[in-house]
Amino acid sequence: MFQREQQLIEEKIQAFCQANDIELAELKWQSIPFSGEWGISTSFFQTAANEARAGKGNKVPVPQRAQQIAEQVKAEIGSVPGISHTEAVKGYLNLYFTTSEYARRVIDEVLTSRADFGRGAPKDERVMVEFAQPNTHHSFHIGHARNTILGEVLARLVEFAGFETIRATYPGDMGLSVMTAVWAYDKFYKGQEPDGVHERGRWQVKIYAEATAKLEPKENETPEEIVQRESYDAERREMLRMWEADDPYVHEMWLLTREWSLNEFRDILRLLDVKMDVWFFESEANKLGKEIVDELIAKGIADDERPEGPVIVKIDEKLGLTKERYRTMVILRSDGTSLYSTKDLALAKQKFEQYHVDRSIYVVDFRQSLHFQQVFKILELWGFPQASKCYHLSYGYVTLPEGAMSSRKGRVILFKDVYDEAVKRVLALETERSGNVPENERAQIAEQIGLGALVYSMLAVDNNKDIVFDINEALSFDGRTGPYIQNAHVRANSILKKADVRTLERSNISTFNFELSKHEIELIEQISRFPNAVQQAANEYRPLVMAAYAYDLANAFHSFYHAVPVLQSESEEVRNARLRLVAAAKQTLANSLHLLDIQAPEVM
RNA sequence: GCCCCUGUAGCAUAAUGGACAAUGCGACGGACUUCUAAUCCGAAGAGUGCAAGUUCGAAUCUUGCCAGGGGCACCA
Repeated sequence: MFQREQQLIEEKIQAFCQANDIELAELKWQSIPFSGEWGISTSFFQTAANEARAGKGNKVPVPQRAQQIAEQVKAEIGSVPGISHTEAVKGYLNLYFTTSEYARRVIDEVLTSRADFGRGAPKDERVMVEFAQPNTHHSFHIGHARNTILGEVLARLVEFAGFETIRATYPGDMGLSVMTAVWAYDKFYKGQEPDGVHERGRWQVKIYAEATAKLEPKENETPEEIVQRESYDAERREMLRMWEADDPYVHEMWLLTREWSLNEFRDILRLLDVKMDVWFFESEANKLGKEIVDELIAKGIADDERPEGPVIVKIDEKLGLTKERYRTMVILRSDGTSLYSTKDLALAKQKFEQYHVDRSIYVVDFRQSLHFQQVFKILELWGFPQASKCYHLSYGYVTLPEGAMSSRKGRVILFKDVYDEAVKRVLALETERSGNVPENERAQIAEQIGLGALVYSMLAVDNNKDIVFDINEALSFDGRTGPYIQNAHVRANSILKKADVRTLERSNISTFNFELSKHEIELIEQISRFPNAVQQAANEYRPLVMAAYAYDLANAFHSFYHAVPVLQSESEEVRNARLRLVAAAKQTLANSLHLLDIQAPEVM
C-alpha cells in the first residue's frame, strides 16, 4: 500500500551506498514488530557482514556497523511525503507511515472492494482439491470432519487467491469392509432400517461393528462357534466375489445401502456448506484401473510378473536411484484385481485428461505419505508434466483420549453427534446470555455458532499435528475460538445498525485527520494484513495461517471496541471516520470467516 | 535396517533465519444502569527434548543422540 514510498526510499538508499562505497546487500522489508504505531523496516546486518567478510577497513563488530549504516542512511533520507518519521535502531531502519494517510488508504480500499477485498489476481492455472474420502457403509466421524474442513478451507483459499478451483470427493464404496456391512444387513437386518438420514447412519455403524465382532476370532471358542464364524466369513467373501462378478442381487443390496450412506454424507456436506464439483467413486476408479496397468506395462514402466507375482513398478530403479527411496510399488494383484495404487493412478490420469487440471492437491492423512510419493513419481515416469504439481496435504489423525478411533470396533465419535451437542450447548447459552437474538432466529444462530466453534478448533492446529479430541475443548466458546471471531463481527454489526447508515454511505472517502489511538492503529494494521494472509495461506497450503490471522483481527477489534467510543465520538468528523473503520473491520472479519468456512451472524 | 512426522510455560498451541519466544485454557487481581462482558484490562508463568555445528544472528538450517507416533510388495 506504500509501495511507491518504499521504492523511493530504496532508491535513495542505493544511491547513498553507491556514493559512499558501501556494497549494499538486497533489502528485505518487513513490518515493525511491537509497534504502538506502525510502519516498515529493513536491516543492514547482511551488508555489514559482507563488509566484514571482505575485510574492509573499520574493524567494527557487525551489529554496530549495521547500526552505523542505518544511522547514515536515516540522515540521508530526510523527509518523505507519506512517511511521518524514520529511526535507526539496533541495526534496523524503521519507517513510520503518516497515520492519517495510511488509514485512509486501507479503509477506502476495503470499502471499495467489499467481499473482494484481499482477492488475488486471476491465475492461469486450474487446481483440483481432492478431499472428503469417507468409506460408505460406515459413518462419518470427527476425523472425516477434519479432512473435509481442511479441504474445503484450502479450496476456498486457493480460489480466493485467484486460481480456478475444482472440488472433488472420492468416497470409498467398495472392498471387503463395505461388503461386510452389506452382508450383515442382508443376513440379519434386512428391512429393519430406521427412518431419518442420520439415525440410519448411526444404525449402520452399529451393525457394522456388530458384524466385525462376529467375524473376529475369540478366546475359548467352542467348536460350534468356530464353525459358525468361519461360515460367516466364507459368506461375506463369496458376496465380495459376486459383487466383482456384477451379480444383480448383490449389486442391488450394495447400491441400496450405499445410498443411505451417501444421503448422510450429502447432508453433512450441506451442513458444512461444501459444494462438490466432482464425485469420483472408488468402484468406478476400480474399472478404469485395469486399462492403465496395460498401458504402463506397454510403456515399459511397469513389470508384469503374473501369474507368479503381481504387476510392479520398480520406482528407484527406473529413476536411476541407487539408495532406497521410493522402493517398489505393486500396482495390480497377481489375480488381476485392482489395488489402492491402481485406482489412484487411474484417477490421476482422469484428473489430468478429462478435467485438465494443472495442479492437483490431495488432502489425505499422513499415513499415506509414501503411497502418494510413489504415485507422483510414477506419474512423472508416465510423462505427465503435472506430476511435479501434485501435492499431498497430509494431516495428523484425530484420536480419542483412549486411543485411535475405529469404525470396526464401533469406537467412533460421529460428526453429527458432536454437531447436535454443539447446537444444544449454544441454545442453552443463548437463553442465559443473549437477550437480543429474535426467538425465530435462535435455532439458526445456534447452528452457526456451534459449527463455528467446532470448525475453528479443527483449523487452529497445524495440519501435521494430531488432535486428541476433547468435546469440551472443541465446543469451547471462550478465548481463541470461532465464536470469539463471530462475536467481533456481531459487535461491529451492532454499532453500524445503531448508526445512521446513510451518513456512512454518503461519504465515500475516509478522513482520519485526528490523533488516532493505538487501538485504532492496531485495528487498521490488522485489516491491512488480510491480503497477505490470504496469499501466504494459499501458497503454503495452510489453513492455520488464516485461522490465526482471523483471531488476531478479532482481537484487535475487541480491544478497539472497549477502548474507543464510536457513536459517542467527540465530533461528527471523528464519528464518521470511525464508522467507516468499523464497517471495514466488519467486512474483513466476514471475508476471513468465509474463507474459514464459518458463518458470520449479525446477532448472537 | 531404512524413511517420514512430532517434541516450545501446568495443559493446548503459534512464531517468511532476525529486534524482549507470541496466544488461549487453567490459576490470580480488576472492569458490566456503557456501541449488552461469548468481551476487555492487569500481573504471574518457558528460553524451545539433549549435544555439537553453520551464521553477525537459530525454536527455525546441518549432524548425532533421546522420547513418542506412523510407514516400508499384492490392506486402504
